[in-house]
Amino acid sequence: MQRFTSTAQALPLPNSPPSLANLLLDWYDRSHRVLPWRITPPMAKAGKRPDPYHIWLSEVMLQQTTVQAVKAYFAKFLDLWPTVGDLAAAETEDVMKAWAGLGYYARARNLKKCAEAVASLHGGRFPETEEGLKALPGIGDYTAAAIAAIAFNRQSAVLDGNVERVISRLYRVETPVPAARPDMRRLVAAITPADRPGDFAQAMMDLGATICTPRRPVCALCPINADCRAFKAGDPERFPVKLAKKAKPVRYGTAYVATDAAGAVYLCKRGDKGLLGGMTEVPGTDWTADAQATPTPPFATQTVPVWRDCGGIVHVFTHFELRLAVRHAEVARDAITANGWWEPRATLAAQALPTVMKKVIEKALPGSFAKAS
DNA sequence: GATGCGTGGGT
DNA sequence: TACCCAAGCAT
Repeated sequence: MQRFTSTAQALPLPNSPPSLANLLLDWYDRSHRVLPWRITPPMAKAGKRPDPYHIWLSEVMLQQTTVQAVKAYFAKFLDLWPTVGDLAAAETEDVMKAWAGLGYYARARNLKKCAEAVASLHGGRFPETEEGLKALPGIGDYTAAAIAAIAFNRQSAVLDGNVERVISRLYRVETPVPAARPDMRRLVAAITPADRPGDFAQAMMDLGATICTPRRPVCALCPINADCRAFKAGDPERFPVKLAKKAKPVRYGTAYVATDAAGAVYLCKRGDKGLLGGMTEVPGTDWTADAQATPTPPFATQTVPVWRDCGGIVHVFTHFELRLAVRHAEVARDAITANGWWEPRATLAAQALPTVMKKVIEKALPGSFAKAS
């Protein structure tokens, strides 16, 4: 079972070359990325640890999300809720509003639940072990290991998409992901040092993000290229091996943007589960595979509005493409019978509207979300 | 183990 | 353009 580990775990001998971990840590000291939730390597080496709340918040935001997208949200959340206790005491609706646009909204719901658990069950302090962390909502294998390593300097095996790429190339792992993950986790564990495990984890991720990239990796600048089997074989881009993906189906629907005489927009709240759970939307039909279905508004009106055809929007979700026809009408304020509310135009942008719904409203009412230039 | 779950940027 | 990809988790 441990057949991959023999080369990586050779004990340092008096004249042996620097270990893979040391090469990587030296590179990290020189070339680490500067990120808002991090402390610098010299501070870390001096024993200072980053704020576990900051590490947890950033790690959850970074799940399947780019650093670039996360930075502004991270700053906004710290501004609104400086401590985990503040977040625990917040209104869930306000958390959803602050998260709107970042995607994967179950993360926001679990973020709030996790903050509540930390505040009530753990006295406002995060557990320091992988096991304790993983028991919390929204924290899985990766995030538990990352927080344990980075915030608490535990020697945990941190395996994310970046590390998978580095490891799969280092050892030329032919098994496709995700089936190869248990093996890769053992490989990471075998090269994770007892000294500076948090910096080692961040170094592996920085290497994957800046050198060992998915396409056109910059192997010439890699501090561990001498140990890399894929580099020596000349085929790093072949790894990690992945299975073919399924085709993305298309779904169709119609969205109704109703405004009152003052320009307020009629909004509804989606249920807490499933797609866009807990987020706000305009009323609309179901989203189905039938492009020709005759649309019917999902609400009753006292008089039949004349819906103006505003054209359509396309939005691509993870597992399907959505094509929505957008319609607009002015409707008497008390004429709609549905479970929603009238939101003034001035406060639309602050609602918990996912990007697809901002596109819909922007299509019907151009300028609703115009950004200050 | 497979599936559901957002969004924006890059090529 | 039509893909691919990004610090995964829950069920």
